[in-house]
Amino acid sequence: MSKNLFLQIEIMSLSLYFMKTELSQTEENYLKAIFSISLSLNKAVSTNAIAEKLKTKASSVTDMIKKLSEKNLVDYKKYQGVLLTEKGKKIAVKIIRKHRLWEVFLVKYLDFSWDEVHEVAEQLEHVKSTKLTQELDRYLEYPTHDPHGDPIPDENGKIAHHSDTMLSSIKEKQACIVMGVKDSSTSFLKYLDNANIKLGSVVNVIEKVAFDDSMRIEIQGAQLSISHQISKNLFVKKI
Amino acid sequence: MSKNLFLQIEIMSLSLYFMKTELSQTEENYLKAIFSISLSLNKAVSTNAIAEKLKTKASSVTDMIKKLSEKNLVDYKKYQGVLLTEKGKKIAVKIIRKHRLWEVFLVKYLDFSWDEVHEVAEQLEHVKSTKLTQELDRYLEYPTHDPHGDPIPDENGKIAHHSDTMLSSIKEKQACIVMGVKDSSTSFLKYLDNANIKLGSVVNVIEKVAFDDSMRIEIQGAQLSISHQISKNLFVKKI
DNA sequence: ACAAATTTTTAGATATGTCTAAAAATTTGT
DNA sequence: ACAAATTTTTAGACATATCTAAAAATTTGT
Ligand SMILES: [Mn+2]
Ligand SMILES: [Mn+2]
Ligand SMILES: [Mn+2]
Ligand SMILES: [Mn+2]
Repeated sequence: MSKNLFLQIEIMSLSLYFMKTELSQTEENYLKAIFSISLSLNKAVSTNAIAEKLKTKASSVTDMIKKLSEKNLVDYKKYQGVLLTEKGKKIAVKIIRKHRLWEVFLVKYLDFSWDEVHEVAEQLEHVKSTKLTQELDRYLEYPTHDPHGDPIPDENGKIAHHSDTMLSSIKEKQACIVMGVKDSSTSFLKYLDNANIKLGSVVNVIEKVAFDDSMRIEIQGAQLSISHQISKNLFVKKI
Repeated sequence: MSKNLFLQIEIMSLSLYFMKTELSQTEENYLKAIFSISLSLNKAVSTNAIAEKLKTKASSVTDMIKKLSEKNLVDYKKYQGVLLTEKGKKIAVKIIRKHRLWEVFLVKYLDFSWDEVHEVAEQLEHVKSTKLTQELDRYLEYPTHDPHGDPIPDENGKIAHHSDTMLSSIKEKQACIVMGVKDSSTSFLKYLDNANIKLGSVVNVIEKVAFDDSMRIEIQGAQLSISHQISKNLFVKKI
């Protein structure tokens, strides 16, 4: 009886030790979603927020959260939302790293434009191979930012701090450089292409209209008027 | 009643027209397996052969075959095995094309060796994006063969005919060039690396031993003896 | 404080893909 | 030709991931 118990414990430890750590694409997407919601939030992530982000139902989220909690990837208390554990955070950052490296690859070498890369990167980010990620990073010459200006975590998971000034907060007569986009929707990116606004563009704020928070800016000699909706989605750095 | 029937038929046609054509990775792997077994066979592919290739059970294969048959990707008659339809064949070839293009990419740009690429290509081949495949092809400068010497189907699904002479069938005193490997297992590829046998290597058959079908060959000035197991897995072209 | 609104969880279904065991059909050997 | 061996299919489970509807818990508003 006692011998049997020891045997059982030994088997449990062994299965823990050899536990398959490979996650499904779905599990990876949940971790990524929780991570990205956490970034703009200093409390536990709600079931509904995850459901909305992943375009699924709250009930499905509850199920998955339980599974991730079992695997020690999230801390979860019923009705209290979730937070990633260190283990969960590490995995989320790895996937984000892969996503952004692939986006750089697609733009740099395969003639994709910045509004075409996301969908494909969503698939590529789940390919499992440490060597692949490392070599891709080397091949791309260790890029620090993706085509949307988002920082690429390094091999150890360290992420450069993202510029957090929005164009909307820049004062009249002040100049700045476009560092990134907050919204990566095709429609926004195509609007920017059209307005000739790119990463690195120098923008001069000519005039701010208090009534609707729109602003008139000057970019490469040309002047144009942009709505608040646009200016609050552009990360910039003051010059 | 009759009006209702018409409505129903209309809905059916519509759902056929808009039917999601995206296949799961599993479905794609079945098509690829059936295709590759068909190549070395001029009759219908057996349930067991597929099961063995995919390391699954015959009963699972029967289930999947029914599903693929529903989708008109295979012709299937109970107990008679399956054959790909034109539609099924096209999809299989597309996946093989992607697999081999990715293998070229990994070797050419990411410092993978020919024994490391297969596992990763098995994942990459399922990424869905026509543009990705086209641009990758262009970027690689339209390669015709993968790192194992296998032909890469072109955009229209056309495949160059594979060299079908094996080194084992070459006569004494005859020289030939290594064109491909029949077996792509790590152990075989590593053996070849060790023996300094690569695609393009010029091989001179010095002597054939009738007893065990081994042969002594000369390659880059060095002589070595290789077993029948080796020589019958090397595609060559007589000089 | 407590009723109403909202969020979250549970219960029960469905769809995909897998498995084992048993039944059915086909092929093989004499 | 027909019994035995082999192959294939069916039946019934199970695991993952999803959904709807209803129940339970929490939060909000007065
Ligand atoms: Mn993206
Ligand atoms: Mn991005
Ligand atoms: Mn391969
Ligand atoms: Mn290959």
